[in-house]
Amino acid sequence: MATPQRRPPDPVPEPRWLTADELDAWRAIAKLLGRLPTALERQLQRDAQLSYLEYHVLAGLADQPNRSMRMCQLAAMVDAELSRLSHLIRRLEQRGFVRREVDPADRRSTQAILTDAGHAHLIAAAPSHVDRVRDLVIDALTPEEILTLKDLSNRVIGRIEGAD
Amino acid sequence: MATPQRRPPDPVPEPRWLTADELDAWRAIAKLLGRLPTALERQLQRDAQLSYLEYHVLAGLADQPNRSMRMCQLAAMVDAELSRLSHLIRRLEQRGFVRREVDPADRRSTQAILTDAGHAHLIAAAPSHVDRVRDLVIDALTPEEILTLKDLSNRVIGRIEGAD
DNA sequence: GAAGATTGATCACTCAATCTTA
DNA sequence: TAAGATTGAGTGATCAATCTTC
Repeated sequence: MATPQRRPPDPVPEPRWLTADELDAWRAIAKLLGRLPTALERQLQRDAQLSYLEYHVLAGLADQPNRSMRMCQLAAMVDAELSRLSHLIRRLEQRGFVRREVDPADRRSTQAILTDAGHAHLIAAAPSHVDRVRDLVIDALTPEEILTLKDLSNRVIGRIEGAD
Repeated sequence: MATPQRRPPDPVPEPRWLTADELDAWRAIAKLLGRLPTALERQLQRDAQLSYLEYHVLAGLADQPNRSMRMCQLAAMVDAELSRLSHLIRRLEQRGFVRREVDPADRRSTQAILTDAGHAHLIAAAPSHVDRVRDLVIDALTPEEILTLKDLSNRVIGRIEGAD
């Protein structure tokens, strides 16, 4: 319990609340963070029965020379935890889009390999997804603004990565 | 079935793929969309056992003169589907942060009401959350850049809303 | 012991169906 | 019939073990 005596000022400072302008801006940014992923998810789900993450897993594999990648590489590329990726790959495997093989070079590792069916599915899904990204983002802004948005995004990402 | 005759060129055009610069920018933006919400979720979960959405539900109620709102208003404010909100409010009610009452003016409606315990919990959670938003976003950019980011966000949001 | 990967339990979200009141 | 809200079923994500190989 605290003593009844007076004590020096509490070391916990008043938090630096957002100003009205800052709050205004943050609301817009937060709204974007909520809506843009949702809009892309819905498009992919409707047109290709794929989640956003599933699409990028298939796309990441398709970009590799042998259409395969280690699970942990793939997890880093799509920015997902290994556990989540493992569940996801299992479901893609059940649909015939991916298969798994033990990496002979390091038998702890698993290689995820894009099948022909998975590649065909990706090829079919890509145009409408790219169109949507264009519609919602790329064509909504000028090329200079796109560059600016990229720059600002990278600055914030740098903060997030520095805040571990 | 298609006839064996020759036909005019297929009306489906080649999709407008992203240029290298556009792809580069989109990757940075997509990374931000993935990481920033996650970073904020983790902070709130760790420090206040609240999801991002739960926090904003409590905050939205706290801003009302009577600390209450109709479910459908609240859903619109936090940009969530009514079904999701209903499940979420049930959980907050079980924790004692919110209670529900039928709206006497329109007995189809439910009013979600912030309890004293919910208010206290929000007040305790707010400083560290605001600090994190500051650290990651507001203080990472200049005031002009914040304005720019708000503007660009609103332009993309406009596209999303126009694309129904 | 650490790295790579998987598994199972739990919890939240989505979607469709349902119910009540306007 | 439509608006407001809730519910239950199914699916996906998270977190803490666990297992194997280095």
